[in-house]
Amino acid sequence: MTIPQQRARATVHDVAAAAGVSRGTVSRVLNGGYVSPAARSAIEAAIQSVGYVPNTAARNLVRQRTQAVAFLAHEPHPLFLEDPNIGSVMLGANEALSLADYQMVCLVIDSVRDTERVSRYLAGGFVDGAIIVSARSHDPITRAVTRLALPTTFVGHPPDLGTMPWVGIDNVAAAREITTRLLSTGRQRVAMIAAALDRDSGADRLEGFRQALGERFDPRLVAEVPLYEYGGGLAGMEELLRREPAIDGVFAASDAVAAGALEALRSAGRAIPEDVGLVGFDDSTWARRSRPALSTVHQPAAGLGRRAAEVVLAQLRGEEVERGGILLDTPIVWRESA
Amino acid sequence: MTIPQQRARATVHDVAAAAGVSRGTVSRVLNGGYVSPAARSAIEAAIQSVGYVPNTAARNLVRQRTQAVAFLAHEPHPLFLEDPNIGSVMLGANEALSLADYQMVCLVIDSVRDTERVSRYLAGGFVDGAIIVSARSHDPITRAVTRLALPTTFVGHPPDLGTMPWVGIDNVAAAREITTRLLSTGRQRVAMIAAALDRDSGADRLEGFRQALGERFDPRLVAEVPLYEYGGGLAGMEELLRREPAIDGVFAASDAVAAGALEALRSAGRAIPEDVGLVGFDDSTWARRSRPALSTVHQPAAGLGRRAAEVVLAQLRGEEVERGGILLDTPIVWRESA
DNA sequence: GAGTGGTCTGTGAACGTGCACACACTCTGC
DNA sequence: GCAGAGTGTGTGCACGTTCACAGACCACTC
Repeated sequence: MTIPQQRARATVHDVAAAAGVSRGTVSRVLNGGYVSPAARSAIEAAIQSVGYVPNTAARNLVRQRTQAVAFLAHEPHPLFLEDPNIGSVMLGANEALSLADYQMVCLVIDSVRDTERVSRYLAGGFVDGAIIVSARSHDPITRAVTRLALPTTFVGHPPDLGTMPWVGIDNVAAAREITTRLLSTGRQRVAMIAAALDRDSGADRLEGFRQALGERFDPRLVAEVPLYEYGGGLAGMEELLRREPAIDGVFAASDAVAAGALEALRSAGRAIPEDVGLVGFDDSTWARRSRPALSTVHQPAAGLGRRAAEVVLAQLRGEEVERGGILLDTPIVWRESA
Repeated sequence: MTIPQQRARATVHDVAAAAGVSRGTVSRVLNGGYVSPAARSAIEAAIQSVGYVPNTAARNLVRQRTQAVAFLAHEPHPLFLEDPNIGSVMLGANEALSLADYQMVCLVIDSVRDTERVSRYLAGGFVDGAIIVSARSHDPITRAVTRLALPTTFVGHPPDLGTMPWVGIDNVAAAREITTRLLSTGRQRVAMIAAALDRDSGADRLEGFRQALGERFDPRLVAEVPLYEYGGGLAGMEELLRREPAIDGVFAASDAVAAGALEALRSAGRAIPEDVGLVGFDDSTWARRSRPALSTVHQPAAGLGRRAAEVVLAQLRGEEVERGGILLDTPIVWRESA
């Protein structure tokens, strides 16, 4: 006998038979409606004794909704492993959905095969809505949800989002603000390690830095690295120190980059924050873990997830939602590194 | 008009009408069976033109399976944010499930409310099986899957698992092996920073250390810290140096702990690996990121996920699976820190 | 005592599929 | 010409729910 013994699950019919009532009455106990105390207690006892659990597939079929929302993480390889934010976004979304009694189901897309299967999954009526993080431009999934008219909210905003609602932060303003704060500590030669300039977040942070410096902006004091990475920070800082040894302030495009820069500065014999003030971006574990702890911009990751979930829930309630973006606050967290 | 216009989805009836055939023939095109080339192409054209996507709820109802497997992450707060392994486990599982054309749906449990809802979700027939990571003892979810007879595999093994299949690593052997390797570099006073002794992984790693030292084991050279954390490594190492300044080798219970220890050793003016050899456990990003890079035990996180998925798939195929645990190899990765 | 309104219950019809079965047609070989 | 095999197609039922409807019963009130 190789096939595991799977006893047939109890249905609403079994409960009705055991309680001596009809299906309709059982359904009313489950979903509300007039039902006598006697019948109710008989049915509740019957549910217990036969071990009844409603079959959600059948319920979904007739109700045309599933009480579940997808959380889509694209290309998670670098993200899950390196980006400490995505977990927080996910937990924030889960919290808001949970409160509304929705089940969050997280789907990861890691290959072309996944893209197709996830499209089918979304189209198949498994979920009532979706939250999508880290979508790329011309993402087939974006097309799929558009075609399906599936209530969706994005976290971050790829350029071809159209009128889809999204939640994000104002990278320009946040970068401008922390740079200004760094300047206010009296630094004279302030540099930036810019990263991921091909993404809007990367480009925007550089723009904010430029705005804060105004007239004093010097392109020689900007090092560019491809990714938000420790290694990039290390290399970028070494490059900057070669170009201008008198640097006394650095804005790194992320905390990971800042951690790399810190290592380079330390190797070069610079004291932080005495010789050089250093600030990051994200308020991730990198920032708290560093010695000295990093001054940084708090990225409200959990809030982004929570807010995205709320926008999806609003759509599900049939409410009109603001098309376009919602920007969340990014408070500055001042610690020891500047 | 507040309710978004959701055009009715096309059903198999619409396709049949458009193609001038019956439902049955459409179903055969979708699921295999005899169908003439003429009918087939007419139906395929009709599917395109009406934009038909099968309703999975209805399909699941009649097929009694969903082609989806749950990935359950319990208490993700510390895990998702701190543990770099869980993401890899998840990606490994996704890879194996994807290959078998199963959809992985990840569910996070973050509160009592979540526990109940997830139990309902699992019971509701949304998934055919489950992979559970980081389950605790007396976990209500463990009870739920047992009662449901849902094909399940655990990653790691809480003590009350019963006959449930699980996948894990041999912490005792791995710890013994890396300690032996460390001793073979000629170290005389080898200490351990043990962590999470309330979990079997933590206790097992200490036991492996003890076995490797044999007669030379000295309880004074074991510092105990509560969690696999950077902070714990820092404090534990400081404590050990106070007890025995002549330490020349350290086995830290995880890479994060080792990173903390590294910081403490550096502050105390010890050169790594010249004065003190240091080894960790996990082969996480911590290990590669550290300066010097850590020698450590490779935890086959993706392999654990993959293997767990395979065991679930085997159960789904009705195969008899080995009750009890499957242990994966944990090769030693020798880098610069010892 | 008939009408009225509220409370409670059972029944039938969906929801959109897949599958078993029955049937129709064509071809082969005798 | 006819049985039998092989190929292609349509129909009815089942899956387990929810929901609308109809109806039964029980006070009340006029």
